[in-house]
This record gives sequence, structure tokens and C-alpha cells, in this order.
Amino acid sequence: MAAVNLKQLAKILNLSISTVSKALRDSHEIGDATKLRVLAKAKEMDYTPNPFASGLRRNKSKTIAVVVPEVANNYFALAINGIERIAQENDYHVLIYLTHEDIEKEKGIMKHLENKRVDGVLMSVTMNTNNQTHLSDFQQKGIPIVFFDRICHEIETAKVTTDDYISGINATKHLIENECKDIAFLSLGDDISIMQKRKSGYLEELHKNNMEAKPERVVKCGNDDEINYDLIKKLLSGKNKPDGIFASVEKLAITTYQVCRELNINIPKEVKIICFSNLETASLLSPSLSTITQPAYNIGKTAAEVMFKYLDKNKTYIPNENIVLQSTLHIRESSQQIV
Amino acid sequence: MAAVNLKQLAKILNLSISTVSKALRDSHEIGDATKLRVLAKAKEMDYTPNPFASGLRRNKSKTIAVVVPEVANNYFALAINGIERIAQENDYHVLIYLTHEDIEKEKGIMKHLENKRVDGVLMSVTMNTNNQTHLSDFQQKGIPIVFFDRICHEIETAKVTTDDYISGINATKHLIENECKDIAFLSLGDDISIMQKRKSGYLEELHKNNMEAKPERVVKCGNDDEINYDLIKKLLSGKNKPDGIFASVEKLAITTYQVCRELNINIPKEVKIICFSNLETASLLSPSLSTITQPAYNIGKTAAEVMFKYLDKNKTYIPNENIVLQSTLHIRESSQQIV
DNA sequence: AATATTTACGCAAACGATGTAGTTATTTTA
DNA sequence: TAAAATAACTACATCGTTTGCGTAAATATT
Repeated sequence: MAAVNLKQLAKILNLSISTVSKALRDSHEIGDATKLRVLAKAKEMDYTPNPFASGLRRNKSKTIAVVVPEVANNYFALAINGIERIAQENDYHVLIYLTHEDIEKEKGIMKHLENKRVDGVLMSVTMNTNNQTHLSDFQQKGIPIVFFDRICHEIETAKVTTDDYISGINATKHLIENECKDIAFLSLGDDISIMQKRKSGYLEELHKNNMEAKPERVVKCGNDDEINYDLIKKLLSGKNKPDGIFASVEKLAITTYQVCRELNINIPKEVKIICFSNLETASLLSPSLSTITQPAYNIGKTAAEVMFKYLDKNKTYIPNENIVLQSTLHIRESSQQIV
Repeated sequence: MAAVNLKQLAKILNLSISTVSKALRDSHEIGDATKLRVLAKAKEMDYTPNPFASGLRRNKSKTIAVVVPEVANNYFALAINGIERIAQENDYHVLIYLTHEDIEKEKGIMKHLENKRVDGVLMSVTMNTNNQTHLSDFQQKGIPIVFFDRICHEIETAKVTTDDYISGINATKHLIENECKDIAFLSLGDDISIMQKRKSGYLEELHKNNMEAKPERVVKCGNDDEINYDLIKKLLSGKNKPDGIFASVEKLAITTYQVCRELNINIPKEVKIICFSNLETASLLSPSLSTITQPAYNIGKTAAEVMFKYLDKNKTYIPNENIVLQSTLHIRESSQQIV
């Protein structure tokens, strides 16, 4: 029942606590014979060091936090998968915090983490994070942050993203090549950087093709699915509807599909759709969904690797670095001209 | 930069460390005026207690662990969502560990958690967990476990599940009502309880309808998607293929869809499909997928609530209790007779 | 052989918060 | 008015590890 500690081990081995401690940490101060004896007994008695005691003493938690908007989201779930993998390899523990796109919750979580409970934070900010003082304050406490996907430019640190601007261009170009004349962009808020980049790509490509960028074609969606449904329904109702939709995130594409069902709009005949997505069933949808797929697992993995690169060296300061992984375009039925 | 601690606070306030500590914990030993003074200064200096120090002293981590096979899985992601919500409400932190259906990894994780790093564990075992000594050993250390979904009967504690047996019956009955004469059951291993229950429901309903339960119609799938693909392909190849498929988990249904695509098998005309699933795009698939949907969020939420009910009382022993939430049947195109 | 160095260990002070057991003043009770 | 009770605080040991320093014995150096 009661966990065995160094004191008990030491008594049984007839050694001092410090000798046992050093033996377990393979210190050069301890003789090989003693080390073996200690190790054997420790294993026999199932000794495992108290994480609070060593955490207190060494000021190391062996824990990182992952702060993301959602977990019931293919992208973030895959990213967490990658992070957890690297953490396990490094003998680290992973705390999960969900902001649910609520910046106040995000602030509260960061406040909670300030007290050295974690050695580092991997995060994707909320769609409403337009102010970064809570993040820079956090950094001031000496705990490193690495951003992935939804990054915060103003904070100096490593950031792992995909080529959102290029992908925005490619997606838009693809729709134009498939005869779309009037393309709408479904945005998730407009504060965060990936949205700005994806939208920039969209606007840039429209411009390049001498197509008008009508402001009403940029639909600012949010966290509430019902409101999004109504916004998209409004967009697709009536005569003057777009013939192409570029959804910046997966859930907006799904909502669009649902709206099209209700309004009896044929995809891709009447409106073509492409979106950023990690949906594994994209190819099984009716019609199959064209996607820009981010290497979510690798993004998480890379972010974690960068974090551990610095944690290993006991560096709490991570210099600015932009790591960009490539997304891949998967053209399926939803965006293609029927010939 | 450096976090402020009690010592510094005490010096500035010209009080002893213990007075400050007690004032912050609202002890009756401290006068109201002093309390206010301390509280104000603590807030001003942004004091937050060191979790390792108090964890060490009080033997409380304010942390629970969630041990699940995967996170990139709609069911578990939703369950984690529910758990995290309750944890935040209780001012608790949530550690995530993924077993990837590997029992050795599961054992390693439990070993890692034995040292009081967490106050409790919420878990869904791997599909290969047919031996529970690592779990009972863990319990012996005085850390409570609550199981959800993939439970372990032999361990005495609270377990939150859905009505898998009834759902198995209902799903099978539904297929039979839709003229299926030869129904296959896609299992995920056969060690774990939910599989046995779902299969029991399937077998029971076959029996009730005087249908033969052919052993070869129970396909034991595993964690490897490619092997599963081949198994299902073999099942659906040739003349003697089933006309109904009951997939015990979502991913097997998705694989079945993919196989049907390749083999050009029409769903639901040639083969009808129903499965346990939390896929949000079930209704958008081609054809839309009939599902038994578990209340995943509520399962996670309930499991967490049970855990905290005992943690609040400082009880590490949780008596046997089976909490069963109801799944709902969503009949869509994939399982229906075309009229 | 006398001195210097190395080896192998023990002592004790942290780390920061908590709680028990004092220690003063102040107030209440007999 | 002396004794007892209370209020408001402080001192200190403790939780389990880690680590700098001290030290005795063994070995190496001149």
C-alpha cells in the first residue's frame, strides 16, 4: 500500500539516504558494487521516486501542457497524438487543457500553469486570442511556449505551422480552374494568424485572376454551430449565391454540407467545396470532400521535439523560429467540374 | 521571472510564513484584518502556491490521469472532453496517456503512475487487456481507478458503460427486420467486456430468430488497419458473402465502406451495415451510415463525477458500481431495405 | 616513508508549504 | 483579583529528494 521511499530503502540496505539516491542516479561518487546492490533492492521493493519531492528539489516537473481549443477535432486529436508520442519517448507527462475557444478560459489556464507545474507549454490559441499579454506574461515566468497551427506572431518563440498562405492560393486556384466565378471564404473569426494567411491566399489568387473580392463573400463564422449554420444558410439562399466555397476549417465544410442538404443544393454542380480538413472519411462523403490536409500528427510531433530540444538543455528561452510543414491537396468530387 | 513564494510574501508583510499560509487558506486562527492584508498582497505579487511543495506535504496532486487507447477517435475525444470539463470545475488537472492498444504500454503507464503523481485514474483498457494484475496492483497502491466503456470486470470499482448488450440486440434485430439473412459481426479482439456484450447481443438475437450463428461470421479484427482491411475484404469477396454487417466499432465500419468501394459492393443493396459510432459525419456519408451512438461526452463526464465524488471525501476505495447510460440507434440508409 | 590524490561514502541543508505545538497578549469567568 | 479561556500570531518539524561539502580509508606519487 504505502509507497516505499529512499529512507526505507537506505535502512534496509544499511546505507545512507544520499548514497542510495546517488546510486540510483548513477553518480560517479558511488562504487559499482553498491550501485548494483541498490538497484537490485530498489527494483525488488518496487521503489519509484516521489515526483513531488524531486520536482520540488530540482524545480522540474517532467510534465508539459497542451493547451488547445478542442480535442473532439480530428486535427487537434492527431496533433495530441504526435505530442504524446514524443513526450512518452522523453519520459514526460502530458497535461491537457481545453479552451473551447474561450479566451477567458485560456487566460485562466495559463494563470494556473504559471507556478511551474509544467516545464513547457505547447499551444494553439483560441480563435478569439487577439491580445497576447497573458501569453507574454506567462513567458516572463520562465516557462517556454511552443505554438503550433494557431500561433501568436507577437510572442518570440518557435512556431510550427503549415504553408497556409500557399494552401489558400492553391485551394482557390483549384476552384477557379474548375470554373468557379464567385468564391466565398468561410473564416473562423479573423483574429488569428492562420485565418489571415488562408484568407490572404484566397484574396491574392482572386486578384491574380482579376476576380472581384466582394466583402460579403468572406463569412466570419464562429464557435457556435447553429449560428454558423444560419450564416451559411443565408449565404447559400436565394439567387445570388456563390458557386464555390473555401472553408477554412473542417467543421464549416460539414455545416455547409448539411446546409446544402437542407436547401437541396447540389455539390459540386451548383456549388463546389474545398476545405482544410483531417477528416478520415472525406473520401466516403457524398460527394467525397476535397481537402487540404495538414500533417497534423507531424505538426504535434515536431512542436514537441522542438520543445524537448530546449528542455533537454535546460533552456527556457526559445528563440524565434518558424517551422513550416507542407499540407497536401486532395482533390475529390466536391470541388470538381463534372465533365 | 522567479515565482514569489510564501517566504518572500511573509517578509514583505512582516509576518511569519505560517501566518501567511494560514491566512491564504482562510484559517480561523488568523484575524480578519490580517487575512485581508495578506490576500491583497498575495494578489498584488501574483503569488501562487508551488504545487510540488503542497503536493509533497499534503500527498495530493490535484491531478487525475486519463488512460485510453487513442485520442484520434471520436468516442474517446468526446469522453475526454467530458472528463476535462468536470476536472476544470473541480480545479483538477488532467494527464493524458495513450496506450495505442498495446498492453505493455498500458502496464508501463500504470507503473509510471504508481508513485502518487495522480489522485485517480480514469481508464478504458486496451483491446488486449485480458489480464488485470497490473490494474489490481495499481489499486493496491491506494490510487482509485474508474473505468469507462472498456471496463475490467474483475477489478472492484465504479464502471461507466452503455447498454452494450441491448444495443447489440437492437442492431442485430434491425438488420434482421431489414431482411438480412446472414449477418457478420466485426469484433475488435475478443478479450474485452464490451466486445463480449455486443457479440452476446448479436448471438442472442440470431438465436431468437432461429438464425444460425456461424463462427466464420465473427471476424476478429485488431489494431492494424491494413490487416483489418484484408480480413473484411476476404469476408466480402466471393459468392458466399454476408448480407449484413454489424461493426462493433466505428473504424471497422469505415474500413468496410472502403472495402465495398474497392469491391464495388453496393451498400445497402448487397450488404447492409450498422455500427457503434460517434462519427459526426455519419449522415453525410454515401450512403449515410446507421449507427448506435454512445453518449460519449456524458460517459466521460459521469466517470469523472464519480471519481470526484470519492476524491472529495478523501476515499481511495471505490466500491463496485455499474453505471449504464443509454446508447441511441440512428437508422440511416446503410442498413435499410430499399423499398 | 611521507605526502598527495582518489574512491566511496555520510551529513546536513536546502526546495516551499503545512500543521502541530507553543507563546504572548487580551478578554472572560469564578 | 486571580485563574482560565480565548485570540492572534510564531517557531519548528515534516513531506521525500537532491547535492555540496566533509571525511576516512585506500591507492598513487615522489
